[in-house]
This record gives sequence, C-alpha cells and structure tokens, in this order.
Amino acid sequence: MLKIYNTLTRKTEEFQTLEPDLVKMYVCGVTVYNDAHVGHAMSALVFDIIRRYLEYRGHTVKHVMNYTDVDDKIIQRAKQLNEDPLILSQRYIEDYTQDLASLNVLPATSYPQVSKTMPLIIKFIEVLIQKEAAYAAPNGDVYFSVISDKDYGKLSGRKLDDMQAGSRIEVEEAKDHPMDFALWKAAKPGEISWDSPWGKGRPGWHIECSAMNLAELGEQIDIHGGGNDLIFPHHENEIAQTESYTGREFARYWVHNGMLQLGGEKMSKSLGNIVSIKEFLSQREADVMRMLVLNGSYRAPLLFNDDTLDAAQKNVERLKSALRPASASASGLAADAIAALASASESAKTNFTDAMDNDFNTAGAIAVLFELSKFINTARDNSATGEQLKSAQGVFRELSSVLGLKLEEKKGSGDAEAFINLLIEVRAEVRKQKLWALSDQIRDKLKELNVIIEDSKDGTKWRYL
RNA sequence: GGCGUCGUGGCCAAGUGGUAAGGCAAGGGUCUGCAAAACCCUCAUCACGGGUUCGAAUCCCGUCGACGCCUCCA
Repeated sequence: MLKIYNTLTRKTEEFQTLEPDLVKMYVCGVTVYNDAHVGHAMSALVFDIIRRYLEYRGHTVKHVMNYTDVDDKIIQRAKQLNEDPLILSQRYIEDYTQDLASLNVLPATSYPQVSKTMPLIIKFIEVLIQKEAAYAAPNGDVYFSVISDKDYGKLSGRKLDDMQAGSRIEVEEAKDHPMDFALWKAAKPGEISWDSPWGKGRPGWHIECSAMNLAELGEQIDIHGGGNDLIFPHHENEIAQTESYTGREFARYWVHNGMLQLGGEKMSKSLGNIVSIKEFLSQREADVMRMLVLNGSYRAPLLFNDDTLDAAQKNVERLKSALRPASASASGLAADAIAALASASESAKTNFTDAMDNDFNTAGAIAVLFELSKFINTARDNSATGEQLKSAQGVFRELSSVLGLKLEEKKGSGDAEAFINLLIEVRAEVRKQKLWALSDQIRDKLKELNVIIEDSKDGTKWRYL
C-alpha cells in the first residue's frame, strides 16, 4: 500500500485515487525568463520519479506541468532585451524542454501556458466575483478576498491575524484586507495586456494554475506538487481560488519537495548562487543529478556540492557495474548459486516496492539496487554465464529504470573505438613480452584520454570514464 | 515575532517503540606482473537535559543549533 506525506494534513496517508487506476497530477513548472537551474532540476526529477513509480504500480498518470509565461519578471527581462515577452518565454520553454529531456525526465501529458488560457482565466475570475470571493477595485485590479474563504491558510498553517502581524509588505490602498491578492492586474503603459471586463491587464500570479488545473484535470485532482517554497503564498492561494470556485476539495495530496542547498543555503536567483542545468550537464552526466536526488529524501533539503556530487557519481558507476556482461570464458554457476541469485532478484523487487511505498523512500530503494548489484557481481565473479545473469540483470534494469536511471556506458565516436581496440591489441602483444613499463604507459596515457583499461583473465576490457 | 521542517559514524543518508539499511571516504585482504574493477572483512548507540515505557534514535516536555516560508522563487 502506497503511503504519501500530505502537506495539507501533515501526515503520511494511504494513497487512494479519485478514479480507479488514474492519477491526476499537477506540478508547478517554471516561470520562463532565464536558464533553469539545478534546483528546478531537483523538483522535476522528484516528480518524474513519483510519476514513474505510480506507473510502475499500475496507474495511468495524467501529468500536467505548466509554464508561467506571463509574469512581471518576464516583462522586465523582455524590456531589457528589447524583445517581445511571449517570444522570449517561448524560447525558454523550448530551452527547458530540452533540459528536461537531457535529464531523462519523461514528458508530461500536457504543458499548459498562461498566455493560451486567458479566456478561461477571465471567466474564472468572473465567477469568483459573482460568488463574492473577489472584487474589482477602482484601480483596475481584481483581488481575491481572503476573509471570504473561511479556511484560508489551511495549507501553510497560518492564521490571517498572525500574517497581518508579521507582514512587511506595503499594502495596496485598494485592498479590502492586507492579505488579499491580485487575480488580475491592470496593465501599465506599454505592457503586454489582454482585454477583460476590468480593462486591459494580465492575470495575477496564482490564478493561472487554478484555471489551468481546471482546464486540464477538472475540479478535483489527486496530487498537486511543487517546491516547498510554493506552499505559501502560491499553493495557499490556489486552494483558496479553486475551492471558492468549485465548492469542493481541490487536491487530495499536496506533495512538496525540499530545496537544493548550495553552500548551506537555498539555491535561488535572489542569492545569486545558481548552477544552471546546462552548466551541470556539461560537467556530469544526468544520472549523477538523479542519483543525488535518489540518495536523499525528496522532502528534505538536498546538499549540492563537490563532495555529494562525487559520491553520487561513484554510486552511479557502482550500479553500472551490475550490468556489465559475463566473462566470455564463464564456465557456469552451480545450481544452488543460480537459485540464490533468483531469490535475490525476487526479494529485491519486494524490498524495492516496500521502500517506495513508504512515501517514495528512494534512498531505501537505491540500497536495494546496491544489494542486488552485489549478488550479480558475485555471480559474475563466480563464473556465471550471460544466460545465467540475464534474469537478475533484467530485474536490476527494470527497477533502476523505475527510478529513471539510464546507467549507460559512455560512448565516444565510432572512429576512436577502432584506434583504441588497435592500441589494446598492441598492448596485449607488449604484455606477452612482459614489457610492463610500456604496457603501463599505454594504460596511463589512455586514462588521460578518459579511457579506462581493465585486464582480466579473458582479455582486456575498456570503457570511457 | 509567527508558521514549519530538521539535528543518526569523517561525509551523504535510511530507519519513527524491541538493542542502528545503503553508499562515499579510510584501513586490511582475495584477484592481478602492477593496477583498475569486482568480492570479503573492519569502522556509530542516534544534538543535549528531563519524562513515559519491561524496552526509545523512534512518543512527550524543555534547551541549544541548523534550514525553509511569512516578499519573486522548484
């Protein structure tokens, strides 16, 4: 039985879908005005892993990830670059799509955009006004009225009185209540805008997600996800809007990932301590980032530094070792060893599911893979044939792909391969003649070129580092 | 100030009542011409102080500390 920690109740709850076997999952994507960073990658990876696991457990997942392509920061950036805001955001959407593909994140079912949801957003706001959950102010803005929502604050555990006391925001004169937030913002001169019953303007930050959710998934969804920095105000306001609109419970499970930490602090644009996904991938392979996430727990802060990345990279290498082929001269395993390997595979599956069922305990799931890899490697060391390894390696491959790990050996150019093989042939001859210095020199020089040579009983193998 | 998360070996990190998974690093070993890889062995009593319990890292109270949100943020 899958259990998920629900931010709304602050409890780990049994997962039950609204409709049998179907999971409606909405994950807040990014505001597209700049290169996405590894913190965004963490969030995307967390929900990719969740989605993959739900599918592994037999659910069909409708996975919606939005792009916020109309926003203050986009407008500002577009002004700097003297570019149309929508062209700018479209460029970054394509960019981010590529980043996600590079990270082996499965494509979402759909990717709604604010700019393409405008009629529905306007209609949504009109309904809120009709229901007296929102009001148009004289300045052309429309605000959501927080006092109209009796349980406003339930997600973040705040009370309106507390928030007023701690508020450091300059309160707009036009607001009835200081915590009221904008559903619609009147356009300033020269800004991109859309026509509405309240004049030219554009949506506030939170309403798009409520509208796009409704459009893509309906009034109620199973999982709503995002970074835990979105709990307040973004998700709090989303709940307020949607539940005021529908009169029903919005999302069953609110799932939030922890923040990536760089040098003990959250990575964020305002702190300037950013590593973009592209920068990261120019240094390390995608599996390393994923392993970093898998090794931790998705709700906790994740340390991103050279030490944790080096360890993650080693972990990836280690897992890859399980998939290496049997020795060509393998003579075969004894019957009891074959049985032991088979039973190790079976318990790996069970233990994997047990771990993942416990609020996606990926660290536990990874430990299961390490254990299975040990069994496989021992079997190979004990002369298992390829045929005898096949089934266990199949299980290993299956489970690691549920986590989204590719575990591919690196490839170089086909041309280089022929030369490397040639060098290895020559080196084999040199070794026959016991010219160890020369033989070692070849090995060292190849290593400098990121080609690792490993000698064994039945010949020399090589791989790219 | 308010709300919340958390504090497990050198590092990353599972475990939420019955005497501490896994990985990295380190040390020893098998294999190897030497390496590398793989495999084997060694390596913690869970921030601190109280309490509940036959029994607590795991529940309760307190202290100290870290981090996040309260303002754009995955």
